[in-house]
Amino acid sequence: VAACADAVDFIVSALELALLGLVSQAPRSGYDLRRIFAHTPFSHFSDSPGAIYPALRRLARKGWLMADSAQGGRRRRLFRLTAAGSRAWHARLGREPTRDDVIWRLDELMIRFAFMGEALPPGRAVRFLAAFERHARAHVEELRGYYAQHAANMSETGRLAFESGIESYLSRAEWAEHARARLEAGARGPQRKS
Amino acid sequence: VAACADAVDFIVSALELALLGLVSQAPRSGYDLRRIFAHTPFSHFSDSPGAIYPALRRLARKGWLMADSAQGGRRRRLFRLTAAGSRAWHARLGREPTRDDVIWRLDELMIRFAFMGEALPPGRAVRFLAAFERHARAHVEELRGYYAQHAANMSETGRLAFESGIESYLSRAEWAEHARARLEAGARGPQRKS
DNA sequence: TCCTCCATGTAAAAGGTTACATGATTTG
DNA sequence: CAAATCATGTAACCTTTTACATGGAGGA
Repeated sequence: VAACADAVDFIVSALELALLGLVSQAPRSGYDLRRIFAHTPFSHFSDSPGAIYPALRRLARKGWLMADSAQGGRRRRLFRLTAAGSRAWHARLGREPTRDDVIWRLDELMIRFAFMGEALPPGRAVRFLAAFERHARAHVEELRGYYAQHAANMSETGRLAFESGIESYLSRAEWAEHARARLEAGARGPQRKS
Repeated sequence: VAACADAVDFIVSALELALLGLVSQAPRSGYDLRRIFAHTPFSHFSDSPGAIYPALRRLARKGWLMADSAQGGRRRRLFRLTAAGSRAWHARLGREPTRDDVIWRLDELMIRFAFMGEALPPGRAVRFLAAFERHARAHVEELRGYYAQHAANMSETGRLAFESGIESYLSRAEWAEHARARLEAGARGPQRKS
């Protein structure tokens, strides 16, 4: 029953996932998190308080985050992971990407991967990239098949837009291949030194 | 005042934009549109009726779409563009991509571009791509600058994830460059034949 | 007749955006 | 003291998701 509850609770948005990851690095306040989203060129999340504070409350209600109300100085609620939150976070990080993840939830995958190095043994990131690359290349082939059949009915800009989609998956696949090579080299290389 | 109302009404979601584009090609029913989203490997829209039918109603309420209730056979409501809808659609297609479009609304840009060839003179697509490439390359430089300053504080997978983001913008920029060349060659080439 | 697909929708809930509200604390 | 910034939130609105409801047409 507990395992089942865990599984159901797995459904979290990409924003919640990013919040979990950032809080897992260090205790942070809602304002800290807003600033990170606002001043970091990445993670296409908005710094809107109307998204972040409710998301933090949801995660707290789930029992994954707890808020330390800091006493000294300014009023500040520092969030940190609970044991259950840490478990859920690691379990989510550890899942291998599925085909649907690669096609529809790329943001989430990249968040998971970005935090993976800090939280999981290096072999997991390698496995992650292998699955990622496999699904991405498979999707490229699907898209090419569709294109071969339908390109004739498309306008020139339609074809170009479609090609751009294909190339973007291809570029991700190639990134995954090269990233995996780098991780594997990093794991072996430094130890062999001297 | 009328111009102002037009400008305000410009705010449409990517889904609504895709619907406008598809309806501009040919009169289509809600079911047709759902099927296109369901059976096309592209355009990351869901075929959920709860999204499409309300969106069509919104566009109809705005006066951009009208529904012909087809008489013969099955009950079918075929939507087509009104004159105002066609004007709004062309105006939206014609806008040059901004920096924020490239960073945060890439889906929308690709939809606009895909339909651009059917609706606008070829020069517009070339201008679109030039602006797109310029903003994408500028963003790549911004990201590289950030990376140079912050890579030291990132984990290895964090760095790799960041690089993947940079490469994805770079790949889009290169696509735009090559697509523009192809459009320009296509515009000149065939006419010079013989 | 029954079942399956065609075709259109609604209802409830969740998530995000925008804009506004509220104080406390530095800084000039 | 005034202004800016820190920090937390709420309210209204919109869109999307999920699931359900409805009914006609055509074939077995």
